Amino acid sequence: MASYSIKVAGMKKSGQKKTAPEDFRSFCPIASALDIVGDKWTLLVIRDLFLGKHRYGEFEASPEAIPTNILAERLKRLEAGGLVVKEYYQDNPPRAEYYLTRCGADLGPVLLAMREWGKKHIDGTHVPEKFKELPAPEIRE
Amino acid sequence: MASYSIKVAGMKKSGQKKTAPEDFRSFCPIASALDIVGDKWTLLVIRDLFLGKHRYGEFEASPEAIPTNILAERLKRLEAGGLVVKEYYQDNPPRAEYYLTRCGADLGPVLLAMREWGKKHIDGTHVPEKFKELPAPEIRE
DNA sequence: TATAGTGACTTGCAATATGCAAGTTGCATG
DNA sequence: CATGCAACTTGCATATTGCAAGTCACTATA
Repeated sequence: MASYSIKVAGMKKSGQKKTAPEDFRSFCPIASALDIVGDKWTLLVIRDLFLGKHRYGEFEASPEAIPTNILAERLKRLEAGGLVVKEYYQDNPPRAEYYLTRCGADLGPVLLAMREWGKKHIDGTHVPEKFKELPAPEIRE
Repeated sequence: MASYSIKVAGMKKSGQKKTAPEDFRSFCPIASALDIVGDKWTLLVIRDLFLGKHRYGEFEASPEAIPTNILAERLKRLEAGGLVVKEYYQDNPPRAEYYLTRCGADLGPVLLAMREWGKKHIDGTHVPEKFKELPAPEIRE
């Protein structure tokens, strides 16, 4: 307890990288990772990016039916956290595609481990033939 | 969409195993896994069990300071889901220890993958020397 | 005997997050 | 001119999280 640094008032300079344990719950890399991807939806968006989806509408169309306001918020957070980049392919009306960065793509092993666990321990789950091998995602930035 | 089974009124017989996609969001094993461990705290409790913690007070004492009502609720859910078993070592007052089942212990690769990701991408995180190798947990039931 | 402490919770309530539905904007298409 | 569409935003209801305090059955100390 005593060893934890004290939180100072005022905002981080924008673009400054977040650091444990000021911005996260502890020094533990697992706890800190969960502060970023520890919710019901974030890793599903990452999954979709691995599956080659890049547009808002494609994420919305996934069978889990993510609420649209949550999708918008998650995409912003992922971009702010540097796991994803947004690329405009058209200005008016603005249309963008989202791509994994190296940082986001490095979550691949987490997804694979979860997939194995789910397949083994939850009846009724399965992965489509074409995704038996997680495709290597297209990485940007 | 049409292929999803219809939800029938009435409860599952108690003890009946949950099955995708009736009890989960989709057939996807990742999505279903996230329905169980997709939150800020559940995997931290599992982590503590891997680190050899077994009692309520030990989980509470972790640096992330889990709120006590959430800890109680998570332990119940993990037990109900068969990831953890509760063993009483004393009747009055009731005192118990929690242990991973094979099912819970199979989340080891998920924790390891998250740990690697956190170490690589979040500044300031580190794992204590003694936990460089995740200890094989004691498994019950 | 009285007082305090401990472990493992439960309860009440405020703050935050999630989820649903509907609305918005700037085109493209019929 | 009327729809439709993609990519969001907004409003509001419900659910989850988080803090603090309380409970209960002992055990230890004075």
